[in-house]
Amino acid sequence: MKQQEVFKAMADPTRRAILKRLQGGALTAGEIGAAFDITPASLSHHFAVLKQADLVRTERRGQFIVYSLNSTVFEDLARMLMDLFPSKGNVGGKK
Amino acid sequence: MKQQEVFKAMADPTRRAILKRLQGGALTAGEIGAAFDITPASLSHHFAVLKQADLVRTERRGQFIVYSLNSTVFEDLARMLMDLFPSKGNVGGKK
DNA sequence: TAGATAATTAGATATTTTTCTAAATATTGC
DNA sequence: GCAATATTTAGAAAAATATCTAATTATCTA
Repeated sequence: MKQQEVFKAMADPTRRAILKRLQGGALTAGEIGAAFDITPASLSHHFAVLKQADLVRTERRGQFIVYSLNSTVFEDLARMLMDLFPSKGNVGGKK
Repeated sequence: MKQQEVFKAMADPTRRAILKRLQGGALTAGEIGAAFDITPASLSHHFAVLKQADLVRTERRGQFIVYSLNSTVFEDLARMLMDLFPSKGNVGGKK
């Protein structure tokens, strides 16, 4: 996992909202964008950041581009956080 | 949990390294800073961001200020991530 | 093939963040 | 109280990020 990319991607509220919208299933860029008061160009930038972090997957369907969550990266991130704080049986974190 | 503050705090590699150093137990600002090629002032700024996010706690001990992890926020964050991605029994996420 | 629609890329600007130096505050020990 | 040490705060400069408009690419349909 590209740790830096993932954390950077998660740091923006618009991007977190995008991810939230994708919880219900895949959506086109336009469908996602409809919920935000932002230009398609800016939205596209956010998509690029999310893709860079491998948090979303894309697939062209004709004219549209369909975005969907890549759950495995969320799982990795959650696991990483767990490793980051000390707890019973895990004082120094793992290598 | 102040979601935005926490994610923003985690987005910087220096701050993540600071948190990592605190895994082994509480340290003074100076002890932490020794590992980074950065001025005390910049470091202090990072501490402020981490404190803002409630990821660390501080306690003055004489001349020194001792920093320690606030594990509960890590747990909250991990939980939040878990909620963010869909899985069996959790399709829409919770309110 | 031309026009319409969906989305991205390019380039510019505004905002935010990181970092620095210098000055200020808090505490210790003489 | 004064000098030394630890840390923070203030203010400025540099770097990164988010956003916009305009132009481009890809696809569909008539």
